[in-house]
Amino acid sequence: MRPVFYARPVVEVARELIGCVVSHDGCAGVIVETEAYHHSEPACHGFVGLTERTRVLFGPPGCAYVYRSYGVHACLNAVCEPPGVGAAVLIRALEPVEGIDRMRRRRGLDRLEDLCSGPGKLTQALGIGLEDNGCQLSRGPVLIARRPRAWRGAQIAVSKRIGITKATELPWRFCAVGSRCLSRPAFSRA
DNA sequence: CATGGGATTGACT
DNA sequence: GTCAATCCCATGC
Repeated sequence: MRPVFYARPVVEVARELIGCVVSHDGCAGVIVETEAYHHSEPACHGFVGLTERTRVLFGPPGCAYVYRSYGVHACLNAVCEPPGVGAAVLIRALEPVEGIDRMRRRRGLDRLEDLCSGPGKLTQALGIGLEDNGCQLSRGPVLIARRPRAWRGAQIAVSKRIGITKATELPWRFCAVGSRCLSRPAFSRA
């Protein structure tokens, strides 16, 4: 989608990204799990303000913010809100739709539900790395495209975010209800 | 310049 | 359920 799609409140974008399609290097998957992060709350990297690490996070909406997690994994985010606001949507899980054999090779696993059911898993499956940090999601190499019609009516669950120690009370996680490719099951709904 | 911690995963008990 | 791997960077001395 164009940058204007992302230039809105990050929680709104996080919800609307469910059902959209991420693609990179011949592989693609439908987004089934997201989380919103905003510099006003301490779980966000941007909470400490603008630094070299968070430069992309505070930059123009519609760019990819890719960071290393636990020194091991890469995580993919879509930068949101106007420039100067540190906000992004963490892409937490996909349902594979294209390039599945390539994903299997990259992951060293067979089962469809194991390929992209976590933020570190999906970047590995799609071959997304730190070198993609800052790229425009409307131009690539990492792309996010509009929701296919079949996903327009998907029911969405809302819950607290996962794997963080601060601001854990915010209901900023969104999941496609019934998907078998979530990083963890969805509970509440809305 | 040294240190500590993290938006995770996979292997093992 | 527990735990190591592994590295970037913010922080503090």
